[in-house]
Amino acid sequence: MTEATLPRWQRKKDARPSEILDAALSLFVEKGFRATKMEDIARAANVTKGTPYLYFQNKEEIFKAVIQVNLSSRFAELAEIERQHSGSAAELLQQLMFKWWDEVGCTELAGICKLVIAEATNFPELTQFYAAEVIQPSLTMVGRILQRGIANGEFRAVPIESATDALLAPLVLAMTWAHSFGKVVPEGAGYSYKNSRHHLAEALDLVLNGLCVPGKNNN
Amino acid sequence: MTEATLPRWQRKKDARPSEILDAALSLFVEKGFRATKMEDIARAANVTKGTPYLYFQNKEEIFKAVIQVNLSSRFAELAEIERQHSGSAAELLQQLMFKWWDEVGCTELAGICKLVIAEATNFPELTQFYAAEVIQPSLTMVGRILQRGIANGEFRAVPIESATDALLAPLVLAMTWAHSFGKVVPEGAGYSYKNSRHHLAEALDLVLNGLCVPGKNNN
Amino acid sequence: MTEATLPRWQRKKDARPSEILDAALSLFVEKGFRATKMEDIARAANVTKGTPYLYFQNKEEIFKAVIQVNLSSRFAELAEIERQHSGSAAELLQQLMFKWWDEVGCTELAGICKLVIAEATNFPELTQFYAAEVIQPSLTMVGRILQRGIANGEFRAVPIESATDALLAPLVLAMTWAHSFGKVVPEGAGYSYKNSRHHLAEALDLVLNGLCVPGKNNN
Amino acid sequence: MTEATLPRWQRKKDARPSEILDAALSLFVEKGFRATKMEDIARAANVTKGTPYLYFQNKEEIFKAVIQVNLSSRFAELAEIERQHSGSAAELLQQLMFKWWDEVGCTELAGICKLVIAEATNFPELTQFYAAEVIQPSLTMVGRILQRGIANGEFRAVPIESATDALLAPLVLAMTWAHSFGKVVPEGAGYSYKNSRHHLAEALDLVLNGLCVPGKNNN
DNA sequence: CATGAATGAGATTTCATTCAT
DNA sequence: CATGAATGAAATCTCATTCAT
Repeated sequence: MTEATLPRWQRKKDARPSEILDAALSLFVEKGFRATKMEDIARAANVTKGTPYLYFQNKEEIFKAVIQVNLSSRFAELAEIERQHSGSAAELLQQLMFKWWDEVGCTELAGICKLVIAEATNFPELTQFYAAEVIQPSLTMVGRILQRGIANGEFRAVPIESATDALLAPLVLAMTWAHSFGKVVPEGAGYSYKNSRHHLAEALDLVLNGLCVPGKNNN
Repeated sequence: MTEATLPRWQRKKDARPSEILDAALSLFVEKGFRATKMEDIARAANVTKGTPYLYFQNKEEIFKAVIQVNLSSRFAELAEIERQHSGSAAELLQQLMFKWWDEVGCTELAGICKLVIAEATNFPELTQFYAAEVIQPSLTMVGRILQRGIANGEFRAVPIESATDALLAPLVLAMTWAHSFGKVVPEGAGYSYKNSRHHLAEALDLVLNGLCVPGKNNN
Repeated sequence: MTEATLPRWQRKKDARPSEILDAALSLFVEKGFRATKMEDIARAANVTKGTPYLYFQNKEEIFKAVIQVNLSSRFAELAEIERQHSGSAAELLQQLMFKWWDEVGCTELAGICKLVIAEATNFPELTQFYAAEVIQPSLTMVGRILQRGIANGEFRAVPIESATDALLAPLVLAMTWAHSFGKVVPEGAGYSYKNSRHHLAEALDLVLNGLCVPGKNNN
Repeated sequence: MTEATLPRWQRKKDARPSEILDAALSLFVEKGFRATKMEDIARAANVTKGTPYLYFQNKEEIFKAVIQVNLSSRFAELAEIERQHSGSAAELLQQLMFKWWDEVGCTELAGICKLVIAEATNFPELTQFYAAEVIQPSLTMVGRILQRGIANGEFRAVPIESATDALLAPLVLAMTWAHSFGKVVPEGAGYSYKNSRHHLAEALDLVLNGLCVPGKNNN
């Protein structure tokens, strides 16, 4: 894949645009799309009010660019890990899940997930983009791994889609809630996200346990 | 009475509040809180701009009322079912989950969940209200049932919080996404919510399977 | 003067209208014309929102009626006192001034003065009425008394208008400020209206002293 | 540059605030605070609706600024005149009074006085500000001069507060009424403010005459 | 006569966007 | 390229007034 074929939003080499997008990301995640003022974005990027308009047509375009820049790139790497993996499917699922958690889930980037959910119906085009670039690859990859696990006798012959859902739901929820309830109800009404990584590991274990062929515990 | 003599307005003091809340629910779910204009709510409720203010102090109060009326009330009933149940814990979990799905999850009401997630940081007071009225009771109830299942030897001694999370996450996610991605990407990028109830049942089975003591299938 | 020739606003014998006007007076004096809501007037008069409109065309008409009812009547009585007075001009001025102070100046009615000043340019018609019914008679009467005092050697031959002004200004100011600054800065920035009556007496003495023929102190 | 190419707006950062305050002053004096619309102020200042908000937080702040800019500043100068004065107290009082009249009393600025009286109870904070910045200094200064006049045998030993009141009341009243009745009843019901300066001089003379020690005419 | 639910014009304020400098 | 003053559409909320009951 050459430089020339990289998508438009990755080609900007100037620092300005990405400073603006970084500022926008933080503010969008913190306040939501509507409540974030262009002037705040500009100020957070150390430029003045008019400058963002030199790089982006309007606030919507910034929103799109923020999501495009921050998420699309990560799937090639995950796919590479999947290709090179030689151990059990369960191990691979755990490895990928934790990698995603550490690089996205427990960072500001997780807020994008909340953002997209919140604004999905206001930005259909973007939502489709996100579905194609993030959701689709995730589901496909996990489905593929499950299939392999079933094929090699590691997992029971469960319905792929439902199992994928059961596996990913805790992760997605943890990411989403950390940026909604987590900000407001820190001790989460009896449900703590303080130790989310550990917590997530346990939920994953549980589901993997349900997946595994009885008597053949791969965990 | 001809069209020309139709009264400019009709007095319906008792009906108004719920008409307004119904209108608000649909619009909030569709567009989000900020993007929903008071005048739209009014028009959707067949009244004029000022009328909602006769019944609610402002838009936020309408938001709160929407949640109170539609969700808070349901938990007493769920608790009653729990109290009267005499079968297995797994059965109870399934029964409650499907009841919730049928009455909330697969209806417009599920959109409230998305709404709260989306607006959480903008309305901390409301988020706390939702956490106390909806999330807390759910988590407590599921936790209690799990505990009982472990106590009577039906389930393995898993960590309660993580298991609760694993059980509820698919439900919450299904509700949330139906009102974000579901509206925009109907065929869900390879992940269909078309048959959500069936789908949910399978995910639940899977997790319950992971919970159960090997050799003792209670489903 | 027969009943039939009484001005329109005094002919209403029902209690309702005057209850409404009393309520309106208090509220207008307290909050000003614009800030007083029709509903507040209604509530203060123990009727409902629509009732004032059965008696008055709109808020402006209530404002007019409030002023007409409360002030016009008092001048006949003052004129009668003037006619029957046989002592010195200075004594008469003092007597009238205190009578006005005790019946109007130190009561809620004084607030009308502030009201008219505040709304004068918004209600020219009313202002003209007030000028004709209240200001004009006052000035004429005081001028007449001064003239008499000069004629009988009690006062120096001062310009009538300026002397009238000097005599009445402290009274008017006391009335006005009691309903503006007096409400907000009770201790009046070094200038106390607590003992306004005493205070007023002294200011009047001072001006009368300036009026009197030297060597002939009538006070 | 033809009419057609006139810029939609002009940048005048430094000039704007005072243009806005000037426009606001005229409108406030003419219509009162509540009745003056922000859009009117903007239009009178040749800007659009939003521009005043670039310089002032809201209408109240404009009100405050109008008073600060136009009145607060003048007292230092008056105090300086007082300090440098070496003649009689009566002369000083006349000089100050006429200076104030010429610079404030007979100009649009006098309308501020009416304004504050009218809106006092609606803006307690502002009223306190005005009391501290305008009323208090005036009263103190006049009181000080009276005291000096009494000390050096020029005036009789009258009560300071009442004498201050008698001296200032005609001035304040002239300022106030010029912007209420004066606008509506130009010939003032037999009481003309046409020659206010002359008129005021006479009233002042009268009061000073009442103040002076008999046989010792300092005027 | 009286009520009070409903109307709808109107006012304040916000903020994405423009464009002269 | 960058600035930031200015624009003006839009949104919330108020309240005088109306009129079916």
